[in-house]
Amino acid sequence: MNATKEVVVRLTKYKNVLEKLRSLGFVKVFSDNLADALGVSPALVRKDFSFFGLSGKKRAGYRVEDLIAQLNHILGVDEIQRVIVVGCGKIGTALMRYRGFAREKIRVVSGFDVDPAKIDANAPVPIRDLNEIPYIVKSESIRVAILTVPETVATQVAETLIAAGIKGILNFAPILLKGGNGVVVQNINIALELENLFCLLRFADKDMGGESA
Amino acid sequence: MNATKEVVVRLTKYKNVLEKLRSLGFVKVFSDNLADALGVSPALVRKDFSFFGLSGKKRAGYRVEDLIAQLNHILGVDEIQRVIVVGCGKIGTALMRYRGFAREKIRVVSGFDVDPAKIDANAPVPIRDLNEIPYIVKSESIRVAILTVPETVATQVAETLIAAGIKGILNFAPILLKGGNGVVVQNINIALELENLFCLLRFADKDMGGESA
DNA sequence: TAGATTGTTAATCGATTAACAATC
DNA sequence: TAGATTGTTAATCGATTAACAATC
Repeated sequence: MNATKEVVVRLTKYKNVLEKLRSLGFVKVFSDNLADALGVSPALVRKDFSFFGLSGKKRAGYRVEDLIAQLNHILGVDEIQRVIVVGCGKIGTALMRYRGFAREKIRVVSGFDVDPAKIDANAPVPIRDLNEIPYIVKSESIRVAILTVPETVATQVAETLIAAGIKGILNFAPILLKGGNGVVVQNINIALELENLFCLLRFADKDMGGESA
Repeated sequence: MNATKEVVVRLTKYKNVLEKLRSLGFVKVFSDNLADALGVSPALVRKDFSFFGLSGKKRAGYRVEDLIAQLNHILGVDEIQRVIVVGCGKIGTALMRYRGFAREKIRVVSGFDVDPAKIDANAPVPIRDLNEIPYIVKSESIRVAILTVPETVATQVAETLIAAGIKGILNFAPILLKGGNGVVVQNINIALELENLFCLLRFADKDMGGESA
């Protein structure tokens, strides 16, 4: 087994569940409990843990506090994660001020846009010209960018980002950017997600003589 | 094989590629071509197509125009898809005016919020009180909602939506909503996606003595 | 001790691919 | 005809689960 996207996603889910357990006063937890919470088998939980060197005690399970600490370390959530937002349209601007980021120790260092009217280097989160990307990425050691530019320029701007040294892109442009060569791309296509939702509903209608879950 | 989420996602990708081919003047296409474009095997393309009753001609491949028309029908993109946005904070507001939706024939019928200051029934996309959800959902026959309320109330509002007759939820609240019982939930957790991106990068750093893709 | 839970090996399952007969 | 491509069946692959020895 290697660190696929799915395993990483599960690790994060374990962590969230564990934090809730901790707030309820739980001290230890069994693979069974976590398996139920995630809807997977206990064997998979143990396998994931053993792969990352998280060990428990036979009969006594895993210590909640230890697991959280170690998961935080593995997931790298100990340090503050710094990102830039490229494209300050509606969604870009919303993300620059998104509260969900603060909670997860994600900090937006700067926004970037082509529109001179939007540029404001003194704002709480400054907005700079696209030209300044290479300089800021280098001087601030930024590794990850959120890409919220229009579709038409997305590919080109992505290339600029990669050339500037960006290693991870969270892409909101409705285009399938490809990673590779040391660059990881995560595509979020909101319209597509909605379409798929409609489509799944349509199939559910057809198939169903009454399913449940 | 049944209509899993993955198959639906592939269908949408086929459609996108086909539209590009059409704009280049292509008339027919082989399973080989589409397979290359999506990074899967030709066999899978043919299997997907045959599952949905899309047939080609041996030796002559598939007709681009026909495939697009049939995919549009299967995916239900023929008609305009109508949704509501529940929670008009930063992200909700951005989505209410998101241009990517218009292109995909998705129309936001109404927003909803608890804050009286935000309510404006005469706006281009009206914003109404949460109380009006059941009425609007019924009178406008809405089946899908975008959920952009704060985490603390997300579960509760989701229940309201389901009680009102909503069958599909695109959830942006950082909580794992569960579907089932005829309701389909698609979770988009932006902070989580970013975290996973950082995490994947970290592993890439460790593993790598120089991979590529 | 008897009972319960971990860590790991072997079995299973589902999705994808290879291969090939049918046929244009 | 010979060659190429579909549609489908059998094989493969990877991820998940079942099962169990080790042991607390």
